[in-house]
Amino acid sequence: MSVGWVFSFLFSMKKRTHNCGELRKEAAGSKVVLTGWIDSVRDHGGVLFVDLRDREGVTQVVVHPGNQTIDEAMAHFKPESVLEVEGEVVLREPSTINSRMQTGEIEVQAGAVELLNHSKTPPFPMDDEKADKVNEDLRLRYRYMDLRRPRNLDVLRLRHRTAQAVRRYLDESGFLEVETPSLFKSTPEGAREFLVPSRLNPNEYYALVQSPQQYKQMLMVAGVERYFQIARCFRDEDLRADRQPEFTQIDLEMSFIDREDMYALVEGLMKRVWKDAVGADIQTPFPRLSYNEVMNRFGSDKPDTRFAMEINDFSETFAKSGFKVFAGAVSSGGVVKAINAKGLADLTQGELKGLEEGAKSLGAKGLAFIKAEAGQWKSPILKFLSDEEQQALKEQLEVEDGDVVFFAAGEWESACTILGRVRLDAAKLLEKRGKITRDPKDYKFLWVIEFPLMLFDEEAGRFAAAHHPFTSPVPEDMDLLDSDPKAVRGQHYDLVLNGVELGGGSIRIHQPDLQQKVFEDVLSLPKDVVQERFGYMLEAFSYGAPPHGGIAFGLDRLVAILANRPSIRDVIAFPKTQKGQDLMAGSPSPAGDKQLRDLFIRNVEPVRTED
RNA sequence: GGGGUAGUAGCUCAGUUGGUUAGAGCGCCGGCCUGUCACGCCGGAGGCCGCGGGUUCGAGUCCCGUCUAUCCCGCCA
Repeated sequence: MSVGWVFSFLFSMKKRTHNCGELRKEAAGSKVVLTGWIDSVRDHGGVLFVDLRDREGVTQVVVHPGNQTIDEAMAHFKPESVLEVEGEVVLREPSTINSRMQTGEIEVQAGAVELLNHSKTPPFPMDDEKADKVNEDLRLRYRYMDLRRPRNLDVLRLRHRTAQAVRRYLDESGFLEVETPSLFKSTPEGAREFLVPSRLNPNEYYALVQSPQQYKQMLMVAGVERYFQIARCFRDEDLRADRQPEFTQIDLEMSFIDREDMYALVEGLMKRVWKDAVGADIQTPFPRLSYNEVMNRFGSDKPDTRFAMEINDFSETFAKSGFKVFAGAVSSGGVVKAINAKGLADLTQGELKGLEEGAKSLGAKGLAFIKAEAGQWKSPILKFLSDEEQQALKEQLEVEDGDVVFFAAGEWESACTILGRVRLDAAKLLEKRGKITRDPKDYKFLWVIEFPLMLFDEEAGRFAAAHHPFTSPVPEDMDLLDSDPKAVRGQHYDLVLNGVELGGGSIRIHQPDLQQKVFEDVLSLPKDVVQERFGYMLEAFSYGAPPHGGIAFGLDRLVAILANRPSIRDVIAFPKTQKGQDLMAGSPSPAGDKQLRDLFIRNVEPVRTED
């Protein structure tokens, strides 16, 4: 490719007059210049059609025979090459109108064409139906090609609209957008971090922020009053469909507010986002359910409430049962719970096994069930159940022919969680049979509130913060901090949508003595560790910290739901694989000796030792 | 770290109980075609069956290991 060629190309490029999605019959007769990618070529030997595609749409370009230069040039044009077309908009013959195309009433008769750049044959088909099935690793390696498909460009557009809606709404609500550092201090509590060596400070390290939590609280102390940020966060944990090593949060914090203010603000934010991004009207206010209630009814702290199938409690019923497994669970302080999968009695052996596996993965020893079929109950445990017990089940769970009842017995949280899993797995099976539906556009928001402030960490043998150590206890429970920490509820709230945790936050502790007490007395962190890690916060709080609270949302999850995509990889421009690699750019990759020397780092044999 | 699924042509897949020369559709290359829009028709090229071992007279097929992707558990707000 000579320099001369490049220059002639630069000088010959014309200004585009329209995009490929906007021409309508009213434009007939006008001269236009279109630029874009060749979507397809249909060569009839004489007349030749090119579908030209850009960000906004597709327009058919027609080349009639006789124009020798164009004829010869076009013969070598391939899909995905970049083309400039100068021509006249003409109405199509009525019989050739394509009603599936927005621009289908017209076409552009080419007067001159210019190949702006040639494309190799794409590594996979660009047609949506086929491309969606192509191995994801190949599509990630050629991410720029995959994104070029209108279906994927639309997701980027949706994400943009979402971010803009957030910015507009929060701006109107008096928030300041403030950027905070990505290079932060290592805080080994919580998620594993990415460490960044400091060249200027040998053998010292930054950590990439897991979230701007501490910075945003400092902004409150600084008097910003209302802060938000669309912030990149980093966590070096194992990946999932809804987890990437770097992800984006809509992060916000407010001073002089209580929980009610937060609920109202966030409900308004969601209303605006849904309206602006997908044109949907959602109902507010959102229902509020306590942690205890969602666990009891749905067996999850992020319940999908688009379908009922609720869990019932039968601890009373089975307290003195002849079935020792159930009676024993109750007598040792646990519970017996059951759920009716309506209409699932026709489940196969394999499906039953699958449900049991799911239950076992959460610690169940097995999965007791009763099938109601042809007026009869069938179950391996039926012989242990008295008539009264069976009657109680039948009435409370409204058991009819064709239903299956599943049981879990044991410690409260564990029994709930197990049936929560069974509930979701059974829902999948029922949905396959068309007996229930989970419409992705049926947006069931809810708040989960009154979480326990602490959970006992069996491994560490001490209490750990359920959310994070900055969450303020609810005022009524303040006295319990010393006597019964487990019973203390936090001023924490999670926003849940269709079984997905969209975000969570809390009213924070702003009193230095209370914060210190939580660190040292409740969470049992050594004094020197508290000082080293959080000393600056305690000090900051002692200079007049305002009461404050905040929340953060996973933007990736939010957009994935709006776009109805199964993985957040689909809504991130350049996502990483499950091993955290960028297959397009090829990161991570080894560093050179000089780089390592500058950073005071030495490579070691990659042998993992168990700790 | 553990469990599941997948890996055969550029792409998506088929490939029988282990048995001739591993197939199809799309794409690609060449030719024909003046109204297509998934254009059509004719012809052609294209294979380390993920990789490494093993069993066998013989392996795409069976066994072991390994790599990659993905889903889940652990982990993670």
